[in-house]
Amino acid sequence: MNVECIQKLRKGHFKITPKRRAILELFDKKDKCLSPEIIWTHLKKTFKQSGFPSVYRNLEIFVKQGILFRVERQGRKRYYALCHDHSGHHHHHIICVECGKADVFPECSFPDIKSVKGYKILNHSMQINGICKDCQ
Amino acid sequence: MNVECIQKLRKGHFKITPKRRAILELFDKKDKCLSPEIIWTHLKKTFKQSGFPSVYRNLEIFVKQGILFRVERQGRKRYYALCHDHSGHHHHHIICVECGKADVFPECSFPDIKSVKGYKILNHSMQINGICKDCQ
DNA sequence: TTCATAAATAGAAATAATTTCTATTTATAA
DNA sequence: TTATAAATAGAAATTATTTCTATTTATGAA
Repeated sequence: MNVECIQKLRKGHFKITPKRRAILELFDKKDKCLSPEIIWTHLKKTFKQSGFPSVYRNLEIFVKQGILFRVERQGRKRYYALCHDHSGHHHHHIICVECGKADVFPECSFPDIKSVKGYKILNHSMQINGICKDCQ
Repeated sequence: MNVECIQKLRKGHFKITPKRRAILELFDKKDKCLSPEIIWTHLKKTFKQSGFPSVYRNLEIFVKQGILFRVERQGRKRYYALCHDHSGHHHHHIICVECGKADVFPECSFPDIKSVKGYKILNHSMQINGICKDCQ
């Protein structure tokens, strides 16, 4: 688990536990988005004892702290991927639809307006889908 | 059910059934995004007999035909809303986080590039969240 | 209008993802 | 070293969604 992740967790007064380390190290190693089930299966190898609820809760904590983000994919399962931005600036991500690899999309061209059609604009979410170098 | 919806269904050789009419009329009447459960509850009033699977399947057919689109909201439930664009042009939507009302967002500023960071860009999805006139 | 046919449907049951709950354990700050 | 809040396991509950099969129905052709 790298320094940035530790800082992001400490900022929210979250503890650095062995399982949290293991989850983030798995993301580092795999370098792609992962489902709760895949993570849990992996944790079982190292920890024999490990529960689903911890995985789910930790994933959401990681999102809250800006360590992971949620990826939309086909099917019912959730996916999460590492966010490689540590600047804290607004940004989006591009995802490989084949392998699930994710990277920061380097710009956001959303117009600088506060309202449209009577709506007050609060925020926007975006996902760019593509095919990564290795999968092309 | 308006002419555009009928055309969009006919284009895919889908039948115009009473329940499909009822679902789309509900969307017209409510003017906001709806969950499968809400739709099913409403259908039960008029049809006594009506099953969940039909609702789910029809919602996906409507999306496929460009009549509805999926809305991302908090929680586990799916939501769908009417797409008011009949031009067939690329566009996005703005959603009221309070009441679920949805409108076409009039422009897309996504850059005209084919690739980024080694990814071949396939498509992008976007949702703008806001607060509509009535909810402000 | 009638009929043949593919499409649509209900209803029950299965599936499977996610969440809740409680007792126990553990990381961390004092 | 210790007190404490946070994290966890494991089982059970919840609930959204899908599958399956027999029946019904919209629609195009005769």
